[in-house]
Amino acid sequence: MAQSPKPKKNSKVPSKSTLTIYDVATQAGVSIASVSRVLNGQGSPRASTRERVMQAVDELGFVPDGAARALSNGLKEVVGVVFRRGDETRFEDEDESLLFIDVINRGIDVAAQRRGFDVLISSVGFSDENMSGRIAAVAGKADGLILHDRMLSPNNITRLSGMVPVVTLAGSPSRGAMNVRCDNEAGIRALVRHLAVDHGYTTLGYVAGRSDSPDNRARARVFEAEARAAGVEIFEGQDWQGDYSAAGGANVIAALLEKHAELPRAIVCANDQTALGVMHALARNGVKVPETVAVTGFDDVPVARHLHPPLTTVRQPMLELGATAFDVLYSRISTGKADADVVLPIQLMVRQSCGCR
Amino acid sequence: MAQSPKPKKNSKVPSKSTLTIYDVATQAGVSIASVSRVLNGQGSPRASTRERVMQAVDELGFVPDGAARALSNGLKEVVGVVFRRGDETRFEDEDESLLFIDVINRGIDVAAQRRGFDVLISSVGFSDENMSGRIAAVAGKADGLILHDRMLSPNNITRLSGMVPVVTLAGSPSRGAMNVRCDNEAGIRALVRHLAVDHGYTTLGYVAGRSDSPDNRARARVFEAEARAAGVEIFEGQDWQGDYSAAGGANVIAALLEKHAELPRAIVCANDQTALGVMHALARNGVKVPETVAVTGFDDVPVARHLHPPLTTVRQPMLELGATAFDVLYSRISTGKADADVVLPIQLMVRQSCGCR
DNA sequence: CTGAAAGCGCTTACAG
DNA sequence: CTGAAAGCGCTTACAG
Repeated sequence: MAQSPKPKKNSKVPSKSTLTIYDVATQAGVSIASVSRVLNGQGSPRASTRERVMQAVDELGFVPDGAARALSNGLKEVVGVVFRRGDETRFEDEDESLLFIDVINRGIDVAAQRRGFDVLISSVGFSDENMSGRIAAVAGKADGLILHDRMLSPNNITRLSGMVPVVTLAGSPSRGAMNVRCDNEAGIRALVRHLAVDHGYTTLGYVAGRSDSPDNRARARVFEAEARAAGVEIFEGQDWQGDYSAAGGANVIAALLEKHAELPRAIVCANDQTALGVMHALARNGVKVPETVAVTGFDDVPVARHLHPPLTTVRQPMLELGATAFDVLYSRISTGKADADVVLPIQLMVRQSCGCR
Repeated sequence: MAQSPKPKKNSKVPSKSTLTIYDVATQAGVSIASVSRVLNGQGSPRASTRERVMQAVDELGFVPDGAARALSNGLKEVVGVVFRRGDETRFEDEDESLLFIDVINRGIDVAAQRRGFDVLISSVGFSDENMSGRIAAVAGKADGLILHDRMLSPNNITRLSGMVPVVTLAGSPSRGAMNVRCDNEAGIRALVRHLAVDHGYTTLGYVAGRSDSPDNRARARVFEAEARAAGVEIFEGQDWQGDYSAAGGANVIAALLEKHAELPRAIVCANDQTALGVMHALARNGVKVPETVAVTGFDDVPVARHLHPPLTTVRQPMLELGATAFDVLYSRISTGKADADVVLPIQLMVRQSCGCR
């Protein structure tokens, strides 16, 4: 062997101008077809071919262009996820609202990784005009879409699902789209029974979430049915309309107290955020929780157990919710068929805000 | 006019087989070039042309393919974000670790939306072999990359940045890549002074984060310097090595207590997670916080203010951190240049775990 | 096993 | 203002 190290023939600095498979082919002295095969593990390239290609890829720092692959393959290996971002953040704890959606997104991500997919996140502002336009843009960049709750009307969802596979995370399925959700019914039922039967409370109120949310509607419906069945007095009406936010929950209580309305013995909230606001407002006005009024939530966001008192709530399997949404979508993308409506079980988390302990 | 509604000529059900710009062109009776111009607002198409195209798009439910656009344009309008996902979740509160990264990602997302970009999320497992391979895959699907802390060695970052624009969110910049970070120095300095000067504590310990984290190294360095400058006794050594997790922090305390080691008057933790674990472990062993030992964190995750006692910590502007990372990357993508190292200011959040109040 | 060539669905000069 | 055509960077039958 010569004493000087074998000079790299042709080795050029990875120029800023995009490097293509042609550059690799030239450097390796093979055709672009061979480069592609080596890179994708297709066919059975000769060992020497493989090596030369790999070395060229390494020397040049080549990364295949995803857009070109997608175009050629008909598969982007990307799922789009669309959700609303709350614009208003008046309550300090509102940051928490991040959690619910983010945890689900984590679940999606984990499941996606298993299949070599990545997750394309796109939030839309609450007051965003042109919602459909923004969603269409995401649809174009992905193989399928996962829509969080309350993103689109059932009609628009049906329409969208004619263009691209869609999974919704919502209270109820829409025609055309697949759906994954938690067992709202079982959750509220367990909660109301715990309050009415175990604790023997005889008056109950329900602070609603956004009225256009299927989840909220389902919860409200079951709340009424169960409470009625238990022979409990229900406090209701538009004074009890919240909006899933802590501020919304606090406002309901503040207004009620202001007009010296009587409070029920226990308040069931549409979600944990709302419960958080309700508890704050109660405490601020000297109403003891749970001694005077018990409060419960729904979701079991991480902060729930840190509240004073720790919040009794219904745990949704959020990671699993996300993972399942991806799996359903994936099976639809790859096999063409998938379940249309998946319901995941929930779990009652009894802590202290209901009066236990 | 005839009495029956004008029949839609040619209108077919949006077939599952992909709809292309050719279908739209046919339906509208124009060329694909015109369709493209109308869709992208290029040139000045005649009003009638525009209308026919829009109608065809609407009738067919056409969504342009993002991969094809990207290939043709040389712009995907996608930024990739890569981060580690903790595999182990022993501590119940560990879910919180979601927050730090997720909040930053939200910031990225918001800034991206402003430019019509979407965010491609890709988490990698802690023990994931083939980290570079996974990252390369994301790089191929995006116009640029944002890397969370501790994703890659400085050398690998430099190498990667030769292939695609890279912004790191790290304790210190790497050659080739741009970097955005918080002012660790100012944060720790404020904290140590508060403890040593305002409270007059004479012994301090620092529970470290992962030793390969630039953020951690920066914080440890400043801690030492400031503590020394204040004439305070420092408790250190490998007994004080945490790993950014609550469990890690708890273990440090448990081990220390087990060997009956003396504890310092105040413990500065590398991050809030660690502080959370430290406080749990202290409480479990009957050590009062802050009466016997004060504890501080770093980050100000939302749960920090809900701990008992509320955690004194350093707030990083996480949303802004993310937004800035995107902006820097975007300006690099579109103009070719951008700042190489951006440092964002922090804020000392004095609550009660330090002994105040 | 390997290479030449067509094709994926767009955008954009270039003529008209 | 509009259309025909080239080209973006890959993958994959199809021949050899």
